[in-house]
Amino acid sequence: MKWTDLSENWCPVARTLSVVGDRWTLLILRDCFLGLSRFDQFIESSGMTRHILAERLRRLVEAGILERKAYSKAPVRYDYVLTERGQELAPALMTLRDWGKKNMPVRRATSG
Amino acid sequence: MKWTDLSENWCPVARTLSVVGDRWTLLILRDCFLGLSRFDQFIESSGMTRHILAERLRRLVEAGILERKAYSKAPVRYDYVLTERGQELAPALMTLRDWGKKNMPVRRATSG
DNA sequence: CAGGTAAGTTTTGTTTTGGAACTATGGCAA
DNA sequence: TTGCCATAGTTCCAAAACAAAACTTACCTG
Repeated sequence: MKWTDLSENWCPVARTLSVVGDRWTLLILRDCFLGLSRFDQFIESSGMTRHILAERLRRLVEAGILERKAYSKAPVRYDYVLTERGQELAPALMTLRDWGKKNMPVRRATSG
Repeated sequence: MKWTDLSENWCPVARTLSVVGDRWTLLILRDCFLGLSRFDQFIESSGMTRHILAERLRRLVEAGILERKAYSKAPVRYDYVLTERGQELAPALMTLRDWGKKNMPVRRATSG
């Protein structure tokens, strides 16, 4: 079974994951909530490849979670901004953040 | 960059995703919250392959999110149950569920 | 014309995944 | 004591996804 098939699943968690349930998509959205909006900003911030980023942005725009807006023509350049539907993912990002803060502390070189 | 490298990321969202940020893991956890606990139950419920399920369960146990408990020896059989750390993912699952309910309604064959 | 920027696309080789078959251990029952 | 069933995986192979790096397009600057 392909994960995109989950979009019609009976379970709303599964349907949500059919859009954002991969390795990088939620990281892009995190960046959006942090105020980033451009291709190269996402690249620098997240560490994913251009290839994958382009694909994920396309999916997110298709899903109505991001909107692609030209902020300059000649040369044409784009911003990716959260739609209202995208904004509504904020609580999900926050619960994931809280869990990570509590349960995935950053190991640091402690003592010798 | 590999996604498992995210476990040491400065961002707690990224660290969380290094454990649960793939196509299937959160679906396994959903099943756990629904009361399922056995290999073949997960298979039937989620539609993922045995191959992937085995791999994900291993990761989840390693991450301390699930615990593998023998419920029978001779023949030895296992239950996978949420640890406390795993239980704490409930709010995340709920926010994803809520978003899906609102923003990913199931299309049904409407009208003729 | 050379170099720089932004937003991608293409190419190539490696990993992960999907799907199906196979293995291991033991119960049960004919 | 052989055959069938159940649970919990593992193995194999082909297909898809991914990583890394180079290339492309469109324009601007010097």
